[in-house]
Amino acid sequence: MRVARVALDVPLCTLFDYAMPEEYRLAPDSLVGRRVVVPFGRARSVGIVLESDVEAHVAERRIRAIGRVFDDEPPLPGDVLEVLRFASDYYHHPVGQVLLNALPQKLRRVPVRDGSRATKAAAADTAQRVTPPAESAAAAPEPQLTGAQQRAVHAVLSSRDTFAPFVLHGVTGGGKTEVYLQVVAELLRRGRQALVLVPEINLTPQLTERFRGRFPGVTLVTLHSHLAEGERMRAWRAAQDGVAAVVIGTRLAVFAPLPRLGAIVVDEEHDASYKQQEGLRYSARDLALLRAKLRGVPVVLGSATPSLESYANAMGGRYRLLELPSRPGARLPAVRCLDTRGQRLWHGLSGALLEALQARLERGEQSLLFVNRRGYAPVLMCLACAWTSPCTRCSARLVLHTSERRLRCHYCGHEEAVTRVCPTCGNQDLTPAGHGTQRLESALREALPAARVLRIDRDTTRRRDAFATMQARIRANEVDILVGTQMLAKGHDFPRLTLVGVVNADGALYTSDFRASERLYAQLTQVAGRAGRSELAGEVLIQSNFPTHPLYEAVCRQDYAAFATGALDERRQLGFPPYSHHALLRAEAARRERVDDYLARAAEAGAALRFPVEIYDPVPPLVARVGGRERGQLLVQSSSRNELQRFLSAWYPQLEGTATRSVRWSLDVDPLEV
DNA sequence: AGCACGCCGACT
DNA sequence: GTCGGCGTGCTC
Repeated sequence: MRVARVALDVPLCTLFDYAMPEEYRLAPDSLVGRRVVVPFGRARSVGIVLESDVEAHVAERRIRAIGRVFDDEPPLPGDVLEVLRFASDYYHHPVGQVLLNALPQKLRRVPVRDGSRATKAAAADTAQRVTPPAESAAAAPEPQLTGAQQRAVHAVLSSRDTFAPFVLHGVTGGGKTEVYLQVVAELLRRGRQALVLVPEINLTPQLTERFRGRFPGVTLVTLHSHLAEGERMRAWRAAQDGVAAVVIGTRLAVFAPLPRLGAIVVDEEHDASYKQQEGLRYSARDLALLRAKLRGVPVVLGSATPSLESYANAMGGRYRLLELPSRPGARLPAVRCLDTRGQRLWHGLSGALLEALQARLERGEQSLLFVNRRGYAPVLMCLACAWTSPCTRCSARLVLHTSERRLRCHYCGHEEAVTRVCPTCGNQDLTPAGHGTQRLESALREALPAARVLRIDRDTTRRRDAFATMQARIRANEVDILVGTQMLAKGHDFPRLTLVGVVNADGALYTSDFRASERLYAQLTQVAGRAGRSELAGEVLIQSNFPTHPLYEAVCRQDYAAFATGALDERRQLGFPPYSHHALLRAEAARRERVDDYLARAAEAGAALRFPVEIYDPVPPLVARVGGRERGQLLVQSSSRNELQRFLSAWYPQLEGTATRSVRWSLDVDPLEV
């Protein structure tokens, strides 16, 4: 029997066979990529047709008929289907869930009133239009490009309708965005759509403003997970209909249908946010490359600190490297380490850093203090018995938040009131240990009472629009010192900011995570890059007990190439990515033995398959218990991506087979943290 | 994932 | 005597 094979949102690695509607017998291909409603179990579900007019895989008597075909809307285009199928295979995630999760929620559910004709609501969805752009507004002028920028724009644009991957390595403030803008300008002239990916939602408004300012007559939409459902739907449809000429979005936008796609930009391509950390654990950057390849268009990976993966590809000649080595109209900041060995620090601040802050205050310039911890102190400690505010549900410490007088777990959200007395020994002297943003904020208010201090972290920006409001205040010069976490490090442009202080970064120097140094280098470079972006000279002071560490020396010289070359050498010697490939089996359960049992069996079953892959012993992750659930993980490594993939495909059925309902497990291919 | 069926404890 | 706990099994 000839059937259509339909993907459904169920955790099963299979498609489902359905009898095709009579009217599609003559043109079966036009069914592929269409949304359909099908009977499933005792209910009905929305599915996507992936194959049409193929021989059934199950007995004829079990086959039911497709209920409805949504023929009033365009089918998902071939490149999106192919990217999603690839993602399902490569990341070993059920194909139906991969496909359906790429759609706006409204398109995943069976319409309430589902007759044979389109409902009013469905018709309204297709007819809806995004707000038309203001035709009358004047476009912001195109600035004169530097030679390096011109060469970059030219290189990208000259690869007309052929796949061409570029790494745009530009120093912070080096004018990467201007390159994107001028590439997009030409694409628009050619009648094409541009897809611009950004790592996080906070960065969409400012980039969107910049694009809107430059292209006032053009329809631009944003796509990210915090959009209201209706808005997301409208933006998605505008992309699908070709109405939106520019789509700016976070990782999920890589799946947006774009009939006239002309190029893809992945801004801050090194950023970990491009990797989804649950469900389908895809890398939007990697899928962007695949998509560009399928469509035969250029893809630009932009960063001041490219990922070592991308940089290795550039060095190996697989990607083309474009450099923006200097800041147009400004100088790079001077970066220096402050030796804190043997120094008395005041709430974590050295005298030299306080003096530098004072000097900026007197000159009416802004400073940024970077602390990668929110809260007051990462732990409340009893000096008499070494009690350290443990979380009852996680293997982690409760963080002291003084402004709310609470102890809070940053892993599970558990909160309790601050105790005055040690719960184990009754000692009344509990001391905050370590430094968070709150502590630095209050220390600064005390040390520099004239300074207007603004703290920016996840706690102060929880409210909608809070971050945008704060940015406006900074631009309006209503703030002297910013205290914040990495939220402040990325992409922001504050012209009066001339000093960046880094309070405590040493922790990342000596961890077991082989990617820690890459992350630290990127983070310090990004945050340092906030200083001196206009004509005012910038200075960056990094407090450290290891001021001569090679990583800090590379950061101070702002020599990415030297850092990356050294780091890649090390990776090659150790046989780590990008010179090998990883997959991580994660498991969690309420009881420790369940996790350990499962992983031990999985390792055994894997070894019995006798593939050329290395299976490490199961280990607990850094935080082994979260929210009362025990976690464990098992690393698999291979020098061959293909062999690793073949192994995972063979292993998967056994992972399913050995799991009981009490163990939750998932595979993470190309994990960022191992 | 849902949603069934199916076999053992405290309750109107 | 039931209502209901969540352990397996199935969905084209």
